Amino acid sequence: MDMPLNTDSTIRDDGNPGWCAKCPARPGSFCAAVPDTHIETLERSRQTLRFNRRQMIAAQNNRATSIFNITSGVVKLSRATADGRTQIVDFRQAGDLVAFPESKRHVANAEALTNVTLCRFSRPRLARLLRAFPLLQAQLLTMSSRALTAAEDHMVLLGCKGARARVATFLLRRWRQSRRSEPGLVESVNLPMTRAELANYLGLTTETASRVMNGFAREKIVTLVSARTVDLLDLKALQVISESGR
Amino acid sequence: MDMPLNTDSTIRDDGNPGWCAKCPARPGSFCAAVPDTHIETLERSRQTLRFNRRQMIAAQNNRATSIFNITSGVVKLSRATADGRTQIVDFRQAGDLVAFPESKRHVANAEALTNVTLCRFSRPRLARLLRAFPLLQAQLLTMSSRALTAAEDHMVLLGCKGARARVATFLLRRWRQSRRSEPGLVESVNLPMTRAELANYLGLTTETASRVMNGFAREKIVTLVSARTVDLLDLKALQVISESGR
DNA sequence: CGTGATATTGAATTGCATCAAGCTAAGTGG
DNA sequence: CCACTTAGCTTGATGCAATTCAATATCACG
Repeated sequence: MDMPLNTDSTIRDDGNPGWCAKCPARPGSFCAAVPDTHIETLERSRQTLRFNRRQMIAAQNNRATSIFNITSGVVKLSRATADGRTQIVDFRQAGDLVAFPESKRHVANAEALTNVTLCRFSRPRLARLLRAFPLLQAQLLTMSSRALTAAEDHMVLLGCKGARARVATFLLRRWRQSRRSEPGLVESVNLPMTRAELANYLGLTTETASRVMNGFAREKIVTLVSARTVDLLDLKALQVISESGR
Repeated sequence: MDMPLNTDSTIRDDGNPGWCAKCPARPGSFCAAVPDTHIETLERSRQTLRFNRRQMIAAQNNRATSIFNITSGVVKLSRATADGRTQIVDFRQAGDLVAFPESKRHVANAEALTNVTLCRFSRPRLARLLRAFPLLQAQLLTMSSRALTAAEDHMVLLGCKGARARVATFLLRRWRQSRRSEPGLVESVNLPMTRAELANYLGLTTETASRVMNGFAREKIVTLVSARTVDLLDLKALQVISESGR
């Protein structure tokens, strides 16, 4: 019943000890709930997967036989609609889970937007981990709740903001996220997705997204360094625009 | 720091034993994870709250000192935006939680759209329950994941459907839900929210929502029995419309 | 029966989509 | 290394769906 994913990942099951201990994604992620003292148990339950840009990681409706914790890169989650269109529902990155372990099948497609490394936990191993470390259960709930809150934020964006506010909000969100991970390069924002993907995520067309971005550039609110890099010149202005309606 | 809720609920702390055992909302809800054999423990942790139509149940940003499990009625969850607008993010009903126990503060306003009864669990009591019945933890995760999936569904609706598709989708969703709870009255759907609320939830204006509904009525797809009741005459047509784009 | 809240309907406006070219940059293979 | 190709991005012109503004109709409730 499952559609095979023709693009296979490199499975590097490196028994490399000490990997988790120095994993930069661990704090604030799923595995943070496993105490350092039992880190070897965590490592034994885990498998490293690498995907190249544009490889599929999981397909909607396929059996979810494992859960994936992102350790680097950006993953696009999208859903197919009944009439063949597609809606991007989230971009996930280091520390995020690709899917939550509750549904037997994937509810979305997951695609690598950059080169991506993940930790894979098979269901049986995950179950054993959850039994061994009950805090993990709570951690999963926390992450799920956070994702729900983020989804609601996005519903607000889609439900009551205009094109300029949507793009401004998006740029600011990305900026805040990148600040956390790389505190240098203050005003520079990286966009691993195409304009079409950005637009789709924001409920706009490519053309509108492009026009808004270039509009911001003309107004000296941002500089379009390249298609994938934007410098934010006027955060205050972006903030104001992001809070406006349609 | 918290805004006081001027509209207080009737707290009927009925020690009424056997309440949970015959609670119609229990199957499929939060408390389903407590085994029947320990139902008295569940009852002792619980408090019944009643709210009248239009009473506030919880306010955004206020401390979330407890969690609420809806046992009857419909609750509207909405968020205030920075510029004073509002976006309704969900309508919840019997068996749903009003908020998940992970955040210290409410991320949305909760308002009763009908008379509502809830079970309140204070944080300490909830914590004790979770310790006593680890399955509850898993149940919470399941419910949170389901809510996330529903939120993503709604993002699809907001991101890539036109007004007619949005309304059709909404009517069908409500119909399916009501079928579950009251399997008589096949084609009748109850809308406890105003047109303005319905429209807001769907990312439309009152006028557009009204026009679409009356359009459906003119096309003999539905009958507007009253402002709060709609008969679905042509489910097939609604299905087709709900799957169309803009 | 009146009064305010909620719904409907109509006309005018507009923000975004759509359609249609060009343009740019990243590959690809000779 | 350079021509060729193609995917991705930008820009312009036009159309339309949904909003906005405005007025009336209907409902719910004291």
